[in-house]
Amino acid sequence: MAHPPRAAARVRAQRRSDRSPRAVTDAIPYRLEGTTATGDVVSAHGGLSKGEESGVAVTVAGRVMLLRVQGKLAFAELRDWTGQVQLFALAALTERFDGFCRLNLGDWVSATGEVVRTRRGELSVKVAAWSLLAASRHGFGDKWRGVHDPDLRFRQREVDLWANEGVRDRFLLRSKVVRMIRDLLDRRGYVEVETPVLQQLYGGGFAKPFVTHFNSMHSDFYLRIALELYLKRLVVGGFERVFELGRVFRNEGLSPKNNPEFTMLEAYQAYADYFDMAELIEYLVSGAAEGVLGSLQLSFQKKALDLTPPWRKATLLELVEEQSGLVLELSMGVPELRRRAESAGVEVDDYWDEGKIVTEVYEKTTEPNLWGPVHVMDYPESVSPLTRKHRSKPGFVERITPIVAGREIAECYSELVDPEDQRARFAAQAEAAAHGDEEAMPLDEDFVRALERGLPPTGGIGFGVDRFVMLLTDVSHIREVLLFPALRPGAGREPGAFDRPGGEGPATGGSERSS
RNA sequence: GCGCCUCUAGCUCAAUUUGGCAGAGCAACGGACUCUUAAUCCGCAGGUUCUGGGUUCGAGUCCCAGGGGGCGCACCA
Repeated sequence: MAHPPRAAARVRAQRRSDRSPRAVTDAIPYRLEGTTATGDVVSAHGGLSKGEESGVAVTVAGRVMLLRVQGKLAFAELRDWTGQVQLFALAALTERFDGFCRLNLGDWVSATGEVVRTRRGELSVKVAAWSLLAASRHGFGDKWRGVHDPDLRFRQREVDLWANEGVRDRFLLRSKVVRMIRDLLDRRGYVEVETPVLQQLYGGGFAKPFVTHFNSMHSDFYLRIALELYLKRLVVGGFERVFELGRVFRNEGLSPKNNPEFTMLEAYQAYADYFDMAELIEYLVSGAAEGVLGSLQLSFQKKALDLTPPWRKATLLELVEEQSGLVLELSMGVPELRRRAESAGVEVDDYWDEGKIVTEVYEKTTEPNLWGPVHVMDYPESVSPLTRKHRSKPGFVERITPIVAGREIAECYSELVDPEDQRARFAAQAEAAAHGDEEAMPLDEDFVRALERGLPPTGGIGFGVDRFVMLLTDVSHIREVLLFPALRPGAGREPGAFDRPGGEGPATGGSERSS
């Protein structure tokens, strides 16, 4: 045997066999009814004074996170997803009292009894009857410090959710945010749809795709990198307000802000332009923040943030000048723009055009200094192949990037509706690809044909849900808002700390913050 | 992909600047205890110091290679 069982594990396994695992399993109920959430127990009986008995019996269920046995009394902390309440067991009252005292930390139990407040003031369920619902054979980390090993926290998130305070609440909040976004869009008459994840051609954004193989078609397929093209085809099909909230996949590295699969919201509205869509972002961001946090005044990473609409609007070139002092105009031409860019320390590749240079200067010198909220307006055409030309500024397109807390949390567009123009943009992308741009967008003939049938004036948004949740929960790493973030392969397949044959751990609940 | 850091008991961490018997708290296990709150007290156990080589009388510690993890850069929402 590669890993001899630890003595503690042996002892524990022996103890379990003494309890006759089969008998225990047979005794576990198939369902519970009439349980009361611990949070409801607290809110209904929080007014009891020390030593007072409510006269009300409840059944609660959850995981035993702490156990304090004191002779003929025992106290356990029972946690469920609404909170926790103390179980108060007495040898004189509680059935199978010895068994109760031998519960392992981490075991699931249900307990029935009167709600009381103990003499020392702890709201408790005075246990008359109880059942084991599930035995925990592995631990939940140090009861005070929880679990800090990142490998354990993210690969075995079920441990993290119990062991580290705040983790579960963050994901409950994420769920509320997503529900709130759907609700806000519904109130404005948007219809939710689902479009293909597996695609023969990818498009709608700049990114390297994941490739997979469709066996019966003898053909490689791509995982979508954006939702855009299908949604716009639906506008052509008469869906005047449409959105999709779904996962997209980009073949990029991991970082505190990037996960290769992430949740994106895209919404398209007929007869709207990019100003309307910027307002939609303000509506969603402020509405969701108000809805889940109850306030528009946030603090993110110790810096204040006021989400109250309307937000400041400024053009990209105005912001570049404001932040770097560089005055740039597309009409200056490549040589002059290159000279000015390099004077600011921005390296310029040979094949870049005016738009790419200006955008690069913005990203290097200006964007890192923006905090926001601010709508960055009017990007050069060459970097936005699906966006409609600016109504009055040659060389620009109608695109707004809202920056909130220094992050791009969305994109807003007046969508390109002209099929001829769209073909020309795709041609330019093909040229970029020929120059080695791995993220250039391939021509999508189906999409262009749809435009030829007529796309009305349309506004669109793309919105990064994960980054928005990071903002609302004040975390700096995207892993903290993804239940199962992408990790390097390998270790998860090996026996982990809690997975060794016969491996054993304590069961407990820590309370130290994890982030 | 490149650079830097890191890996010790189930968990969280120690282990004399400069190599000398691998430790603590919690958990676990046995016991005491009728109002505990990270309960307390007594006792007992628990180790392939990530792996493989090397230097040395002697390596958790130094060197080499590999593996896991973290951070930074690059790429991006």
